[in-house]
Amino acid sequence: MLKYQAIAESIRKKITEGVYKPDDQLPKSSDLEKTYQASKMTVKRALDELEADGLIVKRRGNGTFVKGLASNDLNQLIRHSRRQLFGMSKVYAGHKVTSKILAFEIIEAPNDIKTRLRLDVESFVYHIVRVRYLDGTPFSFETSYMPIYRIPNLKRQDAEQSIFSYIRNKLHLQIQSSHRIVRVRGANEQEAEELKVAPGSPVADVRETYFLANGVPFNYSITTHEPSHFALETVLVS
Amino acid sequence: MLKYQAIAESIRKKITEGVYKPDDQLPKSSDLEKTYQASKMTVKRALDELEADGLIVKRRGNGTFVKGLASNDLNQLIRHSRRQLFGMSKVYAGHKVTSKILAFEIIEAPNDIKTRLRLDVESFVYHIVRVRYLDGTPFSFETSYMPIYRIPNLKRQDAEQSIFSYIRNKLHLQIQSSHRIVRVRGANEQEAEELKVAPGSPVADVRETYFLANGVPFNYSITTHEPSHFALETVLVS
DNA sequence: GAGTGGTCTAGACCACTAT
DNA sequence: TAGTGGTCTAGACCACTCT
Repeated sequence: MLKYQAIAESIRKKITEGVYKPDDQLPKSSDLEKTYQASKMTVKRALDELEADGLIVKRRGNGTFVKGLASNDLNQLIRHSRRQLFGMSKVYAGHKVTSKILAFEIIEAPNDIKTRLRLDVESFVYHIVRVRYLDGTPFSFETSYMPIYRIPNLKRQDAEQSIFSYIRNKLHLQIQSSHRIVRVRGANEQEAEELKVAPGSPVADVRETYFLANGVPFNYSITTHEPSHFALETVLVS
Repeated sequence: MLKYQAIAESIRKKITEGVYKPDDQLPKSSDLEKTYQASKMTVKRALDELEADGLIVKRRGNGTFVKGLASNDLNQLIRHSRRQLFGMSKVYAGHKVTSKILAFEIIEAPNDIKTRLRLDVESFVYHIVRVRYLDGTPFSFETSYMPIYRIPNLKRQDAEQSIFSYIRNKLHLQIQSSHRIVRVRGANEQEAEELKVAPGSPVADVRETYFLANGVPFNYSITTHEPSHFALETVLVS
């Protein structure tokens, strides 16, 4: 573990264990430098992490303080941290996530998908439609498109499990980032039937483009979430 | 403007103007250091910004590349950048945002609000209910609670404009951060009437706690958004 | 092995806040 | 004016990727 991460972890732990309480002032940087035998930049970087996580507040010329968070909110932050992950397996650890495949085919990419995935000549994509279940209850309806030449040899069986696991563990590709837009709308007939809700009833509409470590988009998906299984938490700083 | 910001701006501009195109490799760090007469750390920091904004991808041992973004998505990113702001005035620049006040009163804080805002003895809060309009069309229904001793002298008139402007410009307080959770549900009777949608029809439910520069929470709000005026964009990295 | 980005340091100097 | 955090540097050394 890197030094700045270790320092961040150590301080985070002190906050979660109540050694540093809400509104408390942390030791000043120069003291932290001595405590952790680290340079100014390294301590600063550790504190930057904690600030982005929403745990502390820094005030130039004044000091660094634990944020005045309600204990519930603090626990929430600890559990999820800032490092949001890709795929469901981590998020729903301890629960059983399964899938029903409604479509698994290779098609010529529709024009909007071509644009989004920056495809020109080699424009065949997997077209996969899945309903995903948490402990047997449907929670999302997902349509996704992936270029076959970037994600070779994907099998129906992989889609039944986790597509992201296949990409990471079998293809040894790394997922670098995703760009996401969340909206709200009424469920259409098919979504309603599969998610077991009424047509027109509220669902979250999430459209997401995923990128590999080399910066290439490899997946565009439209996911409809059943409301009771959907919540999106974010911390905005400065 | 700080040096690392200036460097980030300069490179961002080259990306948006197409000098660096999707999938292009950027000059290596050491070249950027010479170009901008900056140290390694400063250049790194500039590139970190661009990576968090979703514009570039860095690959250790390999190089730094422009992300393979569709041109639409790129424009989107430029417009919003990462620096999401607080309050509506910036987001809806060029449009007219008005409010109808449904409630403006001072009450003893309900228990859950006491907890969220960490109030104990001095627990009187403003209780403000507003409908907000964009060019005359209702787009959100907002209930918010603010401790009177942290936000003194707020008038009904301020709530008709922007509460955030009052806090920033008249009280000279700085808003440091907000913690937000977004869900989806059906509109209740009152929301439906005010937002001019059918009861039970889809709305976004956003619950948000705002913090001042000193780390103290000063506002808890529940905002219901009419779907056509709601979209939440995020970039997740690594 | 050559080339890339990442971490970390020690210290100079700057910017802001309180008193 | 004293005390806090922020920026920036020059350079040592590390970690990873490609050929």
